[in-house]
Amino acid sequence: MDTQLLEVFRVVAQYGSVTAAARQLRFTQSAVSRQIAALEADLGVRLFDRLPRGVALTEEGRTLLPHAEAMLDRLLAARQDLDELHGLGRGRLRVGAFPTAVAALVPRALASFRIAHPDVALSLVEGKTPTLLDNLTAGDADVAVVSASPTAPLDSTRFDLHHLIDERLLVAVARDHRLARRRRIRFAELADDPFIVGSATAEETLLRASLPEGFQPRVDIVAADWTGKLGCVAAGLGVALVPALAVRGTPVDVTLLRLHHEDETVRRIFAATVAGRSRPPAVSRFLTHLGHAASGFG
Amino acid sequence: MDTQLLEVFRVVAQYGSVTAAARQLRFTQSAVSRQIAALEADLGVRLFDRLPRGVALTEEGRTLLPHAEAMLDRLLAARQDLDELHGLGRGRLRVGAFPTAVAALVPRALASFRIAHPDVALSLVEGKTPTLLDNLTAGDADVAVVSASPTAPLDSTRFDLHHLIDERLLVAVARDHRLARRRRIRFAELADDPFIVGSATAEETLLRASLPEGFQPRVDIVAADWTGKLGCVAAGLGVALVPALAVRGTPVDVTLLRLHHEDETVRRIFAATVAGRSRPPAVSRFLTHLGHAASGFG
DNA sequence: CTTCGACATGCTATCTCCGCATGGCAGCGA
DNA sequence: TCGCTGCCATGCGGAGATAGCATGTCGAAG
Repeated sequence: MDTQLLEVFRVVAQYGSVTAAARQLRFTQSAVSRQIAALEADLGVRLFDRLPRGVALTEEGRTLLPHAEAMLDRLLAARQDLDELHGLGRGRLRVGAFPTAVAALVPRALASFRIAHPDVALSLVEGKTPTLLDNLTAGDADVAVVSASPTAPLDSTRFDLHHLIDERLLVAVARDHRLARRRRIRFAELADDPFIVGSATAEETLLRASLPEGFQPRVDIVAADWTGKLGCVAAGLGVALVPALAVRGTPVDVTLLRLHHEDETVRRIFAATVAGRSRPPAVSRFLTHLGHAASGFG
Repeated sequence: MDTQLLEVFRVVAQYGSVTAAARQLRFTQSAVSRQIAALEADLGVRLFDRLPRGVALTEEGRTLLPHAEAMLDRLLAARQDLDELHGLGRGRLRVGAFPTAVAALVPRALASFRIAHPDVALSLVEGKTPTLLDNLTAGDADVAVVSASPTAPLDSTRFDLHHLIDERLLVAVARDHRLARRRRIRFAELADDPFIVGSATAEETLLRASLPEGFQPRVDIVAADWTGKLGCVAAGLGVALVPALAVRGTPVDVTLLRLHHEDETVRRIFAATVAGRSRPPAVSRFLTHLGHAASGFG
């Protein structure tokens, strides 16, 4: 039996609702529904009564709950004991990351890391890639999530680079935009569309660097953050470039298009550590969490 | 994390050997090796030192072991608590089965049932299908594993039938037999081969009934049980019909051949209970164990 | 009576995991 | 010293499991 079933069971019991538990667990409702069904089938008992508004523990469910909690607690205790052996008990982990990664990728990795290693002190600093690398060298950060562009490759002699994911740049257009049904588009087709750009941040500069040589988008509107940009796009005010990683849930009134292969630029995203420097256990472990989080964006 | 990983870990730790644990768990060595690797990867520690002769727990492994045992014990306790609620605590289960099923299928199901419900008193009776069904009706058995042949269909109005598996009849030939490399053969091709048959049991009669109309095998040798039959086959004394279910581990010097589609007869194997009679929890649960055991013979 | 909220389920793509076969490594005996 | 053996690791292919999406069903509220 997978302990994940027990975790799901515990959360559903806590909320009294499959849907609420699914939100909490970052699953779909159907997945949680199936997991409960699988657990019931495995144990051969009905754990919840299905009510019009949610679910309620049966007698069997109430019997199982303390056992499930005991097993999950024991699993956590086991992980912590092993962490102690490896110096993960009271360590610290200082992460640096560029803005797009802070939107979803890094928080997700930090969240799962925090569950696995609750006693490690965490800190997160947002910054541009060069700054992050300087911090790394200076010993002010343990690991940095950075992006490499063809124009600014990373110095692999000074840093150990762990490739996490290749991030595409997407074009956000309104749902009823003339190109919204296309699978891939070219920059040239957008020559007449107003581009909505973010504030004059380093991140935004990077985006503009992704445009092809000689392409001059008409820039009309300046929005502060991704949400605002997408809002403007949805309202039909123009189109915008967004990194795929910045998009967690797509607003229903915006369509994200991939660029034609020739125009498509992928940023390679790495986790960097200082080469040759001994790596604390917490850092090594966080790298695996980053890897898992990144795979969720495939 | 799957609790199976913990179970595997526990057994490997107990035996100090991946291979021995695999035998005990009825897995292949490679499966156990992978499970240990998966557990180590999940926890991020090395649990065993690999020695020339087996494996030995590391400090981390010794740390994990009590946690693993506690979790597994708690899981067992949870199942037992739920069983109590359902009257599975101190029940009894009387199983009847025809001889081939007693060779492997039913014992396997009983074994897993016994682990899940250790306090249920078990009994097993071997017999022919008609006798088993009579016992069932008379209330002398709770469930019967029976086979249906086209000539003797089961009475589905008096019994609830749960289809378990379709069993093929295989032809055992010596490894160097002229037909040993063929995928499928016909009865007619065996006209000149001595057939080794079992004693004059009902089971054996069933086998002969599987031969096509008018086919008269040359019968030379009579062996007492499956093992003896296969031994004779291995020695090149002749060929033999064996039900697929009777074969657990094939002797290396015997090749089992499937019959050509036209000659192939499949016995449908069912678990039968008396229709309309209220079914004790232990019986319902045993049916699922039978189902799982049967799926292992796919 | 319609609508809405909540859980269940058919379908499909993907992933995982097992068994098989093979490879590598360490000891042992000739 | 060289094969031989026992043991664990791993590439590969197929079968089973699982998540997401979309849809169905049921009961309550308006």
